Amino acid sequence: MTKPNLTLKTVAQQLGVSTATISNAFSRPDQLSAQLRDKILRACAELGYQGPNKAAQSLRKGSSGIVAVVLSDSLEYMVSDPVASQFIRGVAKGLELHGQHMLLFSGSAPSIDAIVDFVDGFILYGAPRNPALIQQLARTSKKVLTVDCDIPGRASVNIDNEQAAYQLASQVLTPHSKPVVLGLRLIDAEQSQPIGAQPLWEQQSSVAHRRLDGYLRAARERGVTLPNEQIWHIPQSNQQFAEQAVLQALALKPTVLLCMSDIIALSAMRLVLQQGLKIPDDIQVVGFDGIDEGSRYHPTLTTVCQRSDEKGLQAVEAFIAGSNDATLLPYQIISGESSR
Amino acid sequence: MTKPNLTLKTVAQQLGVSTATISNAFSRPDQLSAQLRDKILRACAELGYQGPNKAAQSLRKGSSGIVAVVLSDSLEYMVSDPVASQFIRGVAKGLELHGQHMLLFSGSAPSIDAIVDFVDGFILYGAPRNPALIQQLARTSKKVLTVDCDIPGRASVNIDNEQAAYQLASQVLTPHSKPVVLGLRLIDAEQSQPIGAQPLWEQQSSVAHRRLDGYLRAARERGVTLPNEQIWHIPQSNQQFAEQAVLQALALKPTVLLCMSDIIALSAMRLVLQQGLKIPDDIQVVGFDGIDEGSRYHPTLTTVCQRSDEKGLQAVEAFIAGSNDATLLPYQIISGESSR
DNA sequence: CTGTTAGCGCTTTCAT
DNA sequence: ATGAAAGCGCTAACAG
Repeated sequence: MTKPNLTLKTVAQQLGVSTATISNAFSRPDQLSAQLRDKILRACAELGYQGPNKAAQSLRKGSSGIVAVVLSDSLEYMVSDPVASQFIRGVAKGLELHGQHMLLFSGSAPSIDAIVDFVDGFILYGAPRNPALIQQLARTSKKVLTVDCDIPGRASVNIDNEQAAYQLASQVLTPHSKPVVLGLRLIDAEQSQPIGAQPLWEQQSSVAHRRLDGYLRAARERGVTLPNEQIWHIPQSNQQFAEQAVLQALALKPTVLLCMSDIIALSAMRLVLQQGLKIPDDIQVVGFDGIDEGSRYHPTLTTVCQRSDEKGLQAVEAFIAGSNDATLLPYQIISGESSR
Repeated sequence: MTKPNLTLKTVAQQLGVSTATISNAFSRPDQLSAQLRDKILRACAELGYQGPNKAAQSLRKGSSGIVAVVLSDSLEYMVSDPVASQFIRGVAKGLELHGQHMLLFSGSAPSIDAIVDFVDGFILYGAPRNPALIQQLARTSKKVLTVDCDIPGRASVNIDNEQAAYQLASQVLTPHSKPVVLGLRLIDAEQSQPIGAQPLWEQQSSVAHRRLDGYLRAARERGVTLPNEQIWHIPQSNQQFAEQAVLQALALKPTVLLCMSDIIALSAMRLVLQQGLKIPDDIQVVGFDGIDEGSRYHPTLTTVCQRSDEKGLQAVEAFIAGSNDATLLPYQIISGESSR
């Protein structure tokens, strides 16, 4: 059914022109008359020739027009987070604008070797589950840009997570506060739990640790202690794991919940209200990300708002431009009813 | 910093052997002595040569060892669904077993052209958001296998969705039932709403339509009417959209909720109980998928259980084997407390 | 505007 | 066990 071996060469023979002409018809319209081009394209469509083989093209040109987006995990850690899919949409849109294509790559894959020769570069979104990928991305000769994650010497697009977290925490902490941090992927554990004495996971690269730094700085400044027993690790930003953590944390009778995502914050608020506690009088809750649902909830959520789609777009621009520096994006503190 | 132009040829020159020997050292260990191979590999590592360029390798061999998994959408429709990420994990595991690599591709991409020449084939998971991809996959000469979706003439791995839905519905419907279907992506709309007179979206390929067929057959057999006004479209399997639909649907005072995913069913149960209604006495609820949370909820959820990771594994096996037929996987009806 | 030709980096006979 | 050479399908000089 499918015609075998349809190549530039065979097609050129069948049409009685040279291979260069066919190639030009597809890739360099200005090199031949519009009518000839039209004729050739039409003939190719009829023959079932879909255009130059991309692998050969890439080998010859040294670039493929494909950019890999490396996800934290295949999908797992994105679950329930509108933030990730918005970011991806921003990236897709940006790449389309530049005639480039997107390829999703799992952060739990064993190595980038399988695809590195097929892509023009990588956009790393969040700390990949397999830390070895960070090493590989650090030393590849391809372009690399990181978002919500850091690789020394590589370009990045980020908000100032430490500063944003610091500001937010400063706003809600007083010397008499008893804060609890509901953090995202702080240690290597499958269940929600206080980080206790466990070593922080991938301290270098994760955005979660920058946020934690911010909380801690604010706490210090306000004269509030924030020991590891009051810092929870939540493996995924979803309701189930969030509720697990909140339930445990409430036993400590905290007065402030510093949540590293809005999803976590909303789950927390639901549970807190259900327990008959008042927000913000008994407990203040702040989130991170600025998803729509937060502004619709009652009480409205105090949070850091960052435009994820915009971030995706900016990431692409910086990537295409071959930028090598750290782009800092603006963010906005949204003061809602969930804090005083 | 990165050594320029490190190719098989240059490396061969530096080591004073022929290109074939280097190639063999990497790809055909049996063609040379273990010690020479070791020496070469070590030398390459030192030079920083990472192995044969995959694009050139692929061009020459005609296969790349990469299999594309086409997702419904980048991530959006997977949000909040443990089912998808389990499936992907199954696929990743299966491919790893066969020394193959996985590439995620967005179902909302404009075309498969960008990657078709780089991969050995496609595993389509669910109806892609861009229906044009189905046409393209139908006529590509590469291997294609579909899961939870159908392309005539292509291999597939599925459970019998129609039959499963039929059995489940038969179990809960009586002549006096007033059922409501909470369906997934039945029409082309961004909000949860009854499908009314709107044309069904991509009727051919979607697994949601097979399930609907099953519900309808059961209804007919039980002498129950199930008009379009009682059939809801939910754009994504997440809590927010599910609650939207449930809230609207409850106005109809249904006695049975036929939910096309467990996520939807659990959201429905939460809301129903919150309204003071009794499950299953006032309303019976059934789901689809068999996620763990359903069996932990109170009341436990009646649903169709399918092993998504197993499905991923089977999909890979069928794909690798080059199967051309429809593999039907077993499923299990789980009778929980949410139905009588 | 069109044709010829030399590779892009690699694998694979076929000799040696 | 190793080397020489012919392409895989394509693009970019360059010549016409």
